[in-house]
Amino acid sequence: MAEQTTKRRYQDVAEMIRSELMVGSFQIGDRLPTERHISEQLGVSRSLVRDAMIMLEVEGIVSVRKGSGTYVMRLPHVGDDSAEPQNDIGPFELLQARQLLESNIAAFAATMVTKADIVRMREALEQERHDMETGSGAYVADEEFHRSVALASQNSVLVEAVDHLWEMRKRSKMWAKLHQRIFDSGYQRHWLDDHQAILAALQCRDPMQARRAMWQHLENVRLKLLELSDVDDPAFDAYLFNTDPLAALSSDQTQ
Amino acid sequence: MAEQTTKRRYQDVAEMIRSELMVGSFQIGDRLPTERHISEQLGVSRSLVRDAMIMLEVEGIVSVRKGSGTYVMRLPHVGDDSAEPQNDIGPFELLQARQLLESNIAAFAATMVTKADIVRMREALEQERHDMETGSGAYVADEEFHRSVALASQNSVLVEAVDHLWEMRKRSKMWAKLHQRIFDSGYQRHWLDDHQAILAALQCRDPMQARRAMWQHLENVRLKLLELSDVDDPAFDAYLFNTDPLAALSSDQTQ
DNA sequence: CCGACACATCTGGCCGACCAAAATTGCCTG
DNA sequence: CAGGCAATTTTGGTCGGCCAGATGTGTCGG
Repeated sequence: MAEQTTKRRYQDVAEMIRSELMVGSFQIGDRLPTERHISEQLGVSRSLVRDAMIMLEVEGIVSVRKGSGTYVMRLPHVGDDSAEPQNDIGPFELLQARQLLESNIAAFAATMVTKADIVRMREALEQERHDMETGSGAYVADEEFHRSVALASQNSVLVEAVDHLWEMRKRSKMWAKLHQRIFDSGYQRHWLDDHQAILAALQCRDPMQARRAMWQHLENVRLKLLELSDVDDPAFDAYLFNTDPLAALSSDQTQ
Repeated sequence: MAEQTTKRRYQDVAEMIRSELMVGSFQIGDRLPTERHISEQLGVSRSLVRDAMIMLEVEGIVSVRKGSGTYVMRLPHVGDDSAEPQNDIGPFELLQARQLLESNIAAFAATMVTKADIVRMREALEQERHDMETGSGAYVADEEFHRSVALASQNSVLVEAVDHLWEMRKRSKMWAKLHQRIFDSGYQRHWLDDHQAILAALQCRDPMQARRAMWQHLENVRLKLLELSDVDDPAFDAYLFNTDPLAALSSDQTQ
């Protein structure tokens, strides 16, 4: 544990309530016991129970209604507990998922893309070039480009999925570390060509070429990350993922 | 609004803090003002500020440390407020995304699946059968099965992606409406065979068969939904999606 | 007998005071 | 003068009490 985030008691209370929900004592829509009742049953003050309820409400598990009670909105899954175990997702695990998902989204987008989408992607790419030349962090434009690819699918769920992937990337401490090295090495420049290839494939409305281009781009990212993470930090070992099966899968598809 | 969830003041406070972060006054890692300071600046009690901090902490935006202060973990992005703006995603748009993503996740999972995963899927399927016979809502077990397929990929990001898709599904009012009809018609029984086929493909470690089985399953769901939504409600028209391009894409892959 | 209104009670919302951990300060010691 | 230890201050954590909205209930008028 690097960051000594002191245990918060309300999280324990929330965990107890969650496990009570997982055991199946309550159904969706049920009203669970009052905060006072739970507090005296657990032997803690009501404030803690209230804080736990706020946590569960933000997680979408319960809905609190003043004067009425607290109601179950959805049942928690396993591993839904403790808000940040998935906080530090390994960069290679993340890239593996992105390769699988984004390459197929790109392929699908190639069949749905419109002129406006092409324009949007071109603008994002232009912005990337500009950021690269002026030396400002090309971080934002990179995200914008990948997002514009998803937008070309004309499916908001896919866009949200890509947003979600990007959100996880931002949460990953290890990714931030590796990405900083790539930025220092100035290697990002090479990704512009990758993005250009993806754009070209989409412009030709060629699904297989689009899938291949996106896959290759993320493969390049992976290889570069691998190259930059081998030497000094043994902690990276925990994040190494074998993507060979994915590669085999991808080649299956691209035929 | 059907559910009158009374406004909660701490959400307003959280929103103010979020907007203050979005304006760029703070960087990641900065310590923001003490709860007492914020409370008197906004003219509210410290408890409200504290509750807002709990909310922001669950969202991963800040981290609070007893005796030290509250620190910025990540910057909120637009649309991060008001937990459900895109509340009503069309069922067919959602299914389209699921077909694309879940079929490929299944294919990848087929290359990574372990004995324990097979057991987990088998249990979920058994639970589905049991729920079907006893007449209780087979809702939960259905989700559990799809989730167990993602788990077989050994990639937590993919699991989280599938969770996210199901989360959206639950938020969709239109989906709930259609799903109720399917439940009434007793058609869910046929999905058991689909799930069985998916499980079989994974057991054989056959990626293409797995992709095809998952794709066909969701195609069956789509067709049934289409059949049940044609007549009486013109509002459904807005949710009709042409998945032909997706079908073409899928057949490309399955070769 | 039925509906509507008022009140009693139950429920979560909010508050200010006090508690404990962390950080800071400053004194003491070598 | 430098280092370490202890008192003090700062900061979030916890608590019990009171407030306000929602619900259920009993009574009164039709």
